[in-house]
This record gives sequence, structure tokens and C-alpha cells, in this order.
Amino acid sequence: MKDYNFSGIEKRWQEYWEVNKTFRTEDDFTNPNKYYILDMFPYPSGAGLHVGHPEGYTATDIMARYKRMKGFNVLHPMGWDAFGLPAEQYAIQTGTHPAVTTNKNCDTFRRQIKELGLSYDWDREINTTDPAYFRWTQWIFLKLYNTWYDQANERGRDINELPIPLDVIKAGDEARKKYIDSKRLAYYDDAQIWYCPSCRIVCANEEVLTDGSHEKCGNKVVRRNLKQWMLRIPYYAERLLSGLEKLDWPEGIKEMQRNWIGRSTGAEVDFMIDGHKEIITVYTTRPDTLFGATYMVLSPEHPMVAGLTSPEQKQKVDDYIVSASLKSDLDRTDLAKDKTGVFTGTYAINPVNNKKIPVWVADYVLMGYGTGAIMAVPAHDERDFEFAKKFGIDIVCILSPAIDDPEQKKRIISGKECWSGDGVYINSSDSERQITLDGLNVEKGIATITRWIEQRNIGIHRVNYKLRDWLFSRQRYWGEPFPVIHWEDGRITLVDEKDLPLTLPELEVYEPGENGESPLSNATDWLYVTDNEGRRGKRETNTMPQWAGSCWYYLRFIDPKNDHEIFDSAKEKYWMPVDLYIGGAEHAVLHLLYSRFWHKVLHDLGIVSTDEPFMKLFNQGMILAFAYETATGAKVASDQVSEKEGRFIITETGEEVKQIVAKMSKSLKNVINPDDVVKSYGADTLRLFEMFLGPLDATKPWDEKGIKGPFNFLSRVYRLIANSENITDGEEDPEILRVLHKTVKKVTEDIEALRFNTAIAAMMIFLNTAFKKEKITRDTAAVFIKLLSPFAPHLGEELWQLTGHTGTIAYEPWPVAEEKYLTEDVFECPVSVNGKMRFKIELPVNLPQDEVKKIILADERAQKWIGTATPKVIIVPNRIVNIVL
RNA sequence: GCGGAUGUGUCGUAAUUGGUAGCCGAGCAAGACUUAGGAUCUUGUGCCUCAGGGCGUAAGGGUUCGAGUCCCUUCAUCCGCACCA
Repeated sequence: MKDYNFSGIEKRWQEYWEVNKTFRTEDDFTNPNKYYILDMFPYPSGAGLHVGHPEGYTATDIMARYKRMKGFNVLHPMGWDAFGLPAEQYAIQTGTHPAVTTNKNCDTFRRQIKELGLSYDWDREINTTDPAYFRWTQWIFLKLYNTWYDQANERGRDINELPIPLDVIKAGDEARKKYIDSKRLAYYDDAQIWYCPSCRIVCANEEVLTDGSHEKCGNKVVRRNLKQWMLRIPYYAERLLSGLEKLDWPEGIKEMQRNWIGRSTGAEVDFMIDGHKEIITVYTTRPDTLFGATYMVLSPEHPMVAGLTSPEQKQKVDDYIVSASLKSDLDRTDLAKDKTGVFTGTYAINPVNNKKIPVWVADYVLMGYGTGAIMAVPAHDERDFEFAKKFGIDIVCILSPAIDDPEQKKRIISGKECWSGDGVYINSSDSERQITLDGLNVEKGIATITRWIEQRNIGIHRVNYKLRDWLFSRQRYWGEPFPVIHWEDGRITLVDEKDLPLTLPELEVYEPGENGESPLSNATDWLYVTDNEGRRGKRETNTMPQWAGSCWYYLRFIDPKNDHEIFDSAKEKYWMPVDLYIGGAEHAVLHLLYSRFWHKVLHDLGIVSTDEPFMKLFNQGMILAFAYETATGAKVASDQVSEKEGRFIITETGEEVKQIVAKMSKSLKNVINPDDVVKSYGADTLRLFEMFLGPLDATKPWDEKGIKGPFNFLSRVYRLIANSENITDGEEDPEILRVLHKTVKKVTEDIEALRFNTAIAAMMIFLNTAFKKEKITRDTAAVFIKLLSPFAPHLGEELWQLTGHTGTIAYEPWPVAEEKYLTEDVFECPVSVNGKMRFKIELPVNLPQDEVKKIILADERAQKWIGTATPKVIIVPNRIVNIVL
């Protein structure tokens, strides 16, 4: 009897696929059914794969193989997001060129991935660090630089089509240049940025955690002012928001993107300043509460603070601004902290009633949002309420809350409690200015006051977004160089398209400068350039962030070897959009938002044909692992721990430890390497196990004990089908046929819905049935092998060959469930009494209801429950019968 | 605090979407075959039980002939956001 020798089988078929290029994708435009299925390509770290990687990769692989068998032309590629800090850190420590480290890591990843039997088209492999690739990343940067956003038409356009206002033209060349620069999607400017002194790197807002630490290293970041490249993503905020609606993405991810974009509607309102000529414009979502505005707050960074501060208050205000600038973001945003602020000594005039209200400076108002100034309505805004209470500012209630509790209502109206909900306005009239809101509700109030403000020309309806300009440069070596030259006369030019790629120079030292200069500033030969007129210039020394390469890689897979254009547009039209994109939820906002942004720009420029890149997105859940810690919290490596009578002890010392479930990480010493699993059980078992663990999107703990289930299953499959004495050529047993076709139906539906765990369970049920019968026909075996092959492709190929077929199973037609085997003529009808299942009775399918009733009521088991009563009988045809007493 | 999700045996999970709760697997127990088994094959396995049943899907309430599934309240866990005016 033959036994399941997985390592031999897997090696043989991996070689077969490699030699025969089984999974090479042709750009066969005659097949209208294309399927582009994509994994989030990995950063090839030095540690190699962990078992989380194969989860998503197996899911897409099953789908890809299934679609091929369904006759689709499938694009299923893999590549490397290979720029990044670790290789550069290693270079700083050892002097090894990051490219060397990167290539080594890619080799490891490629080997490991190939050992999982994933059906990628390796001819399309890409690497973001390859100049042939980043040439086009730089090319896109040129496009961003040369694009402006036409707000009227809501699309990006070539910078040469930018209309220049007359007054700018009159002001001369310099003004014209400035104006154009102010409209480009990519611009270079002083930016207040976060800097991580430990990594010596500038961080994007989104790389800084709430507690003010750098997400990469955990050390505290500080504020710096540096010249930086920025991208004007907020121009696309509205389209990034509305575009979400037609996408088949998890609701949670869409919601996170919506929150990140942070659209709000309200109004900008101008306030005159008592004794000054200037006007302060505030942004508010509640213009209806103007009558309750009892003070105003400017952000410490607001440009008008200095000018408005009275001489008596100057010292205090200056001190406050300095102390605010020294605060970390943690201190500034921590809710537990008391609000702080100082009075400027100046008063603004409330436009609805001409009342003077004090102007304060406080750091709870952020310069980066709205206008950096607010009107404060303590009675109807929690933050203002807290601030007003602390500093003894008036709290004027102008809205009677829509609540029943009379006590609470009293507190709110007297200004002792804050109310931000709906209600009816009170004290909100001014006859002189012809405005009244009294008696209205909030919705009507906002509409009324906004109209009034606009009519009086003191403000305007306004939509605001939290989304900020994207800080796009890093003081690093191992990234795409910007194709930019800064000339001695202060001008900036971009490297010509035909001179791309601009490659990285060789360096001796990778260490960044003390003040955050990039290591590239040491590359003197590379750095300095002179143009035809003898003008001297210096190359941009910043490099692009890691997001750059991953923003558009899905487009390069379409035509990865094209050396004269980014991709062939006929191929792009055929393959785009990505039909299914699977990856971790950690990229919910950044990668997916940035990609969508670039894609929309490219779409506006006519470079891509679709408005959105990823039609369906699915997040695989994280795989957690057991970890162990001692009473003092020290982590103990999993392989040093053993179980004894339900307790966990360190094998060597006998010390008891606690078992916890946590994210796999080096520090917890609980990372599981797929190589070990492949070695002991084989890749097919690993694939099956990861899919069988639970729903693809659930967070699941890795418990290797369970791997025996899938392993036994595959062994049994092999023993049944590989041993020819079990395979017959006669008529199939009707029960096997019925179960087989049920399995075909179930597996097909489950794959389509990404429910691989239940698909596997269905195949196990089939096998249990077949195993009991001991024999199956060749036809049955063929159908079952096809079902199994996307999940366990090596075994699928092997059994396909052993049952007398030649070549690969990868393009064999997917089986179809035949209805005639699915319908049965009798079924076990459950009978419940008062909703509780009591017994089952065999009934013919589609028996008329009165017949059913007659049979059921005559049954002695029913009689026992009914007794003398006259029951109501509810019949759900072919499903259940309920007797109600 | 706000937003999203989840809660079912000892464990991972399943349930034709309002119709038999616990499929499939792990673990455990008993047995068979074996020189041996961390192999293989049977069988059993939610809890309680006076053996007729009773109780069970985080807790409580509701709608329904019928609720794991729908509605309300509460609790717990996870994820994201967090002074965005």
C-alpha cells in the first residue's frame, strides 16, 4: 500500500511547474473573462516568512487556481516592496550595501513562497528597488509635480493648462512661478514635521502614534522645521470619499477611510476685532450657536496672535506660545490633561448681537484644521464648556434641550451642564440685525443662520476635511531618489523624463546627518551638477517614502518588462481593475488611500482607464500565537515550555508560566516559521490547515495541535485514491454520487465567497463517506481531485497523474454539480412541539400539507404530546413541522 | 469618549440567513490490529438527570407557532480614531 510521501510529491510538482512555466499568464485579449487577483506584496524582512504570510497567499492562490479551472485568464503576480529602513540600518551597522541585504532577503522569500506551491507567474516578479521599476515611480512623481487640480471640473490637469489670473501675470515672472508652484500636486516647502531623533528620520503624521512615539521604533518624536516634498492629497478628498461607495470593501475599512478623510460641513464666519482693522475668520460646524459664543480662541501658531495681543498681556502670551511649542503631541492631546490658555487682552465682536467677546490663545485649537481659530460656545460644546468653567468665562445657553428630565433641563438652561444635542433655540434673536432662530430646531437653525451669514457677506458655507497634505520625503538613502535639482539661483527643475531613472550613488557611510540631512548629502560626485550655462545645482538629497513604490505596483504587474513606457495601455485596459485584493487590515488607511489617490491622478491624466484600482478588498485576519510569560512578566520562548496537567511550565526549571495569546513577534519569542511546518507536514497540509483554522477574516490563534486534522485528511485522500485497488470503473454507488455532487456545489459556492474553512469541511465529509464504502469510481475520483487541487495543488497534480491523466490539472475544467443528484425523494422531517424538536419522521418530499398533517397527527410519538388537545399545526414545506398546543 | 466588530462544548469552529444548535476538526475516553506506536481502524463525547425528560448559543427582557439569527438594555473582549471646533 502506498503512503503519502508529501516531500517527494511537492518537490516533483514544484519543479514541473517551474520547468513548464505552468502559471505564465498570457495577455490573451480574446478571453473576455479576465481575473486579476492580487496579494499585498511583502516587505522582504531578514526574518523570512512567518505563518501569517501564507494565510493571505493561500487564499488568493486557491481563488486563482479555481478561476483558471473556470476558464478565466488569471493574473496572479508577486513582487517585493523592498525599500525600507531595516536594510539601511543594517548597512549603517555593517557597511553592507542595502541592495545586497535586500537581494538576499528576496531570495529567501522567493524560495519560501515557491515551497508553498503558490501559482504566481514568476516572469512578472517586480522589485521596487530595481531601477527599471523605480524609473516609473520617479516618472509618476514628475506627473504629480506637473499636475494641478481643477476644482470646477473636479479633476487633475496638466500644469500647462493652468489659467493664470491677470494680476499674477502683471506681477511678473517670479509671481507667476510662485503661483504655479502653489497649484502643483507635489510641492517643496518648509514644513513643520515630526522628526525621530533615534531613527534620525522625518515621519509622516500617520507614522506617529497617539502617545507621540514613532511607530517604527517606539521612541519619542520632536517637531522640526525642514524643507520637504509634500503632496496635495486633500484636493482629492471628496472623490476619495465618494469613490468608496461603489467599492466592495469591508465596511470597517471604508469607515476608517471616511474618518481619516474627516469631512465636515459648517461655515466660516468673520469676526471684527475691537480696536483693530483685522478680521478673524473662524470655522464652525455649528454656526447656529453664534448667540452662545462667549469667547474666541486662536491656536498658538495662528499668525495673528502677535498682532492682536495687548501690551499688558504680551509677556504671558509669548510665554504660553513657547511652552505650547515645547509640548509633545502627547501632552497636547491627552484628554486627561487640563485645558490651558491665556487671554490676549483683545476683544472680538460677535456679529449676531454686537457683543464683545474675549479672544484667548489655547492649544486645544489646532492650526492645521479649519482656520486655526474658533468661536467658543461653552453651553453647547464639551471642550469649550470645560475651558470656560476653568477660566470663569460666561456660559450662555441658547438651546432648550429636547429631553424629558426636568432636572437636567434646568441644569442645561442655567449653564451648569453642556448640551450638544438637538433642541429648540432660546435667546437667539436680534431685531436690529434681523435674525431670529428662536423656536427652530438645530437643522433649521443651521440653514437659517448660514443663509443670514452669506447674505450679510460675513461668512460662507464651508466643507472641511481632516485629511492633510502628505509629507512625501525622507532623509534616507534606501529609497527612490527624487529626480529634482535645486539650482543656485533658487529655482527647482525636474530631471527630464528621458534621463530617468535617477539611480542611487554608491556610499561609504549610510549614517544620516545630525540635523536630519539625508546620507545622500555625502555623495559629492553625484550631488553637484552644472547646466549648459554653467549654473550650478545640487540634487535633492531626500528620498521617497516606502509608500511610493507600493502606491502603483499593481499597475506594473500588467506589463512588468516594458522599458519604454510605464505599461502598455491596451494591456492596462484589459487587466484593470484588480478584481480581488487580499491583505492585512493594517493597511486600511495609508497604503490604500495613497494608492487610490495616485490612481485617480493617473486616471485624470488619461494614463489608467479606471477611477478606482481595487474593486473588491478582503482583509485576512491576523494569526496569533501562544506566548508564555513568567510571574514577573518575562517572556519565555514557546519551545522551552511544556504542558503538564493543564499547567504550563518551563521544561528545564519547572517554573510555572502563564499562557497568553498574542501577536507573533520577536520579543514574545512566539514567531512560527512556515519552513518547519512544511518540513514536518508538507506545504499542502500547511495550506489546508491555515484555511481550515476559521473564517479568513477572523483573528485566529495558531495551535499546532490542530494540524493533524488536515494532515490526516490528505493522508487518507492519498491512501484512498493513490491505491489503484480502490478505484473502479463501474457504476458509482448512489450515496457517493449524492454526497459528491453536494460537495461540488458546496465547495464551488464557498470558494466564491472566500469561505475556505467550510469548503474543506465539506470535502472531509465526502472523504468520510467514500472511505466507508472503500471504493470509488475513476470518474468520482477525478471530480474530487479537481475540487481538492486548488487547496492542495501538489497532491492534486500527483493524484491526477496516478489516476491515469497526463499533464497538469491546473487548467482542467471545474466540475459542475448536477441537480438530479442533489434532490432526494424522501427526507427526515423534524417534528417539534411548541417549538421544541421531539422526533423525526421520514416523509416524501413535496407531500401536500394536509397529508403531512394527517401522517404527523397519527404518529404515536405526536399523540403522546398532544393527548386530548386539538393542536394547531404549522408546516414549513420540506423543512419542519411545528405542533402548537 | 466616538466609530466598527465579536461573544456558541475542553479548544478551533459550523448552522440552507427566522426552521432539527453543535457540522468538520482537535482533544479526551473505550475498544480492535500490532513486538511497538505520537501509525491505522471502530465507537463514544454540551451540561444535569429520579432515564421520563430538564437545561443550554455572554447576561436580562421583548417580537414570533418557532430566535444563535430580529428588536431593546447591560456586560466583556478586540480593532481603529481621539481636543478636527
